[in-house]
Amino acid sequence: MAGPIPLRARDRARAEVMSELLAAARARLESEGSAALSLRAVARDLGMASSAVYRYVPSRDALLTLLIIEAYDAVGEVAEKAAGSGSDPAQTWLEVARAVRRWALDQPYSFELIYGTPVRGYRAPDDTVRAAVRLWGVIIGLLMRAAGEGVLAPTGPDFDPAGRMAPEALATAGWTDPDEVPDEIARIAVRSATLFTSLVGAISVELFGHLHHVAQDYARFFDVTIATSAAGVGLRISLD
Amino acid sequence: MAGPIPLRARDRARAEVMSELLAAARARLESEGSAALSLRAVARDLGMASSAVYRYVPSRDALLTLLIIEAYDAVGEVAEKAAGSGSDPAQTWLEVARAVRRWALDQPYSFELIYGTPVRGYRAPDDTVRAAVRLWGVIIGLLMRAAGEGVLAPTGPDFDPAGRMAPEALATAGWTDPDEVPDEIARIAVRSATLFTSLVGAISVELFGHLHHVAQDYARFFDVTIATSAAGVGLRISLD
DNA sequence: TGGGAAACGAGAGCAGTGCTCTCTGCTGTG
DNA sequence: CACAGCAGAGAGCACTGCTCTCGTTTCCCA
Repeated sequence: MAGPIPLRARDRARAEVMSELLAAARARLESEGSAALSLRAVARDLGMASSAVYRYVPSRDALLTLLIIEAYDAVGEVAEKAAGSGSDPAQTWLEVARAVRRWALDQPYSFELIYGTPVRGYRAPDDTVRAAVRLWGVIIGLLMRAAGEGVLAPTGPDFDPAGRMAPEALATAGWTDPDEVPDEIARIAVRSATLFTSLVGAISVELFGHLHHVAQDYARFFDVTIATSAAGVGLRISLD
Repeated sequence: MAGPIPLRARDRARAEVMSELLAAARARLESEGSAALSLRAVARDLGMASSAVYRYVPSRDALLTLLIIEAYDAVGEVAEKAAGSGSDPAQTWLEVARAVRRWALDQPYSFELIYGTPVRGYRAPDDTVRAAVRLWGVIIGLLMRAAGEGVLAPTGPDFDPAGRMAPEALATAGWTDPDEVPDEIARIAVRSATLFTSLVGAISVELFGHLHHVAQDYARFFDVTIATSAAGVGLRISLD
């Protein structure tokens, strides 16, 4: 295993151009959305020929993929930070949800990029999975902590968890044999998706305009949606 | 008020071309998605010059808008049909959700068109609102019936409904003065959004690939998500 | 029964896109 | 110091949405 190869001048130049490229692309994404993100425009912003960009990025979709990973990481970090401070799992979940919503409102096009319609011809490469998983980690962590503290009281229906979770997901959590996972744990894992869904759903619905003429105070409306779903999962959030 | 003007030959021809145009556009939408829907391609399918299409549709976005209305109406009809047959409101909601999911899986691009990332530069014209409201109508109807039958027992948190709903929405339901709406009704209206969100969210999350490597049996996973959220709203769905 | 206006369709053209290919310099290394 | 490899530029292809112009057809009304 050789140590890190010293960066020669050319490599440093390359890394620098690459980061300028990403910065320019991110700027255009935030201001105009992914559909309007054109490789040629980014090249113009950098003062280089469009063909030169292809030395750094194999295609427009690949550039978008890099931005997708950045966005997953950003939202994951926001969630982790919001989860770190709280004590009561239920109220902490509300804080996490609020933080993610705020992030989404601040950079709507980044949210769209990852949770909206997938980019045509795009197939999530493994790089994105690692980043995408961070938000799930926060949710599962909260639920496990709540279960450990004995404050998890789901009001949703009971169900047989067998065959609902993908084995890979359970393997990630440490259970190699899906049959060995206690039903209680498996049920929590399945229910965690309800939190994830309500979060992504509530933000999408608001951001994509489906609450237009329906809700008035969007922030408080959001809180109700999150808290109502969370009750089914077992987290009792109190509002107001 | 003059009666319907008799359709002259030219009008009939125009209507026919228009419907062929829509059919061709729908076909391309279903097979390749909205991003790849090109007006020129549709024109080629019809054997006409691309410029001629502009006699019928002012722009590509306007053509998409027509397809959006169609999609809203289709999903609304699916929901209404599914709601019509059931008796128990809770189980009926599960059936409605399942029916909408099935519709979305059958025509994913239509679902994306209305509930995914909005088309750039698109601002919902009033025509779409009427169609978009149909699904909301089904949800509110179910909740009102449940409340009337006394089987609505929300486990989600209590909250002050004031200022959360948009006055327009309450006006549509018959209350001209927002202050006159009973709190109980207003709370139901706010909570109805949780059902809407869980439905749209659960389908989006599945369709857009966020359950890849997470869920195994997607249909049963979906049921849990819907039922768990519904418990918070007050509909007790039993699974299995 | 004409004549004129409106509608229709075709074609060329503009500005933009993603992407490829070729050509020219510059860089780093044996 | 020479040579391989790399960065960048530019032209070009096929495609897009959209506009403008030009004949042709259709309809309505005098």
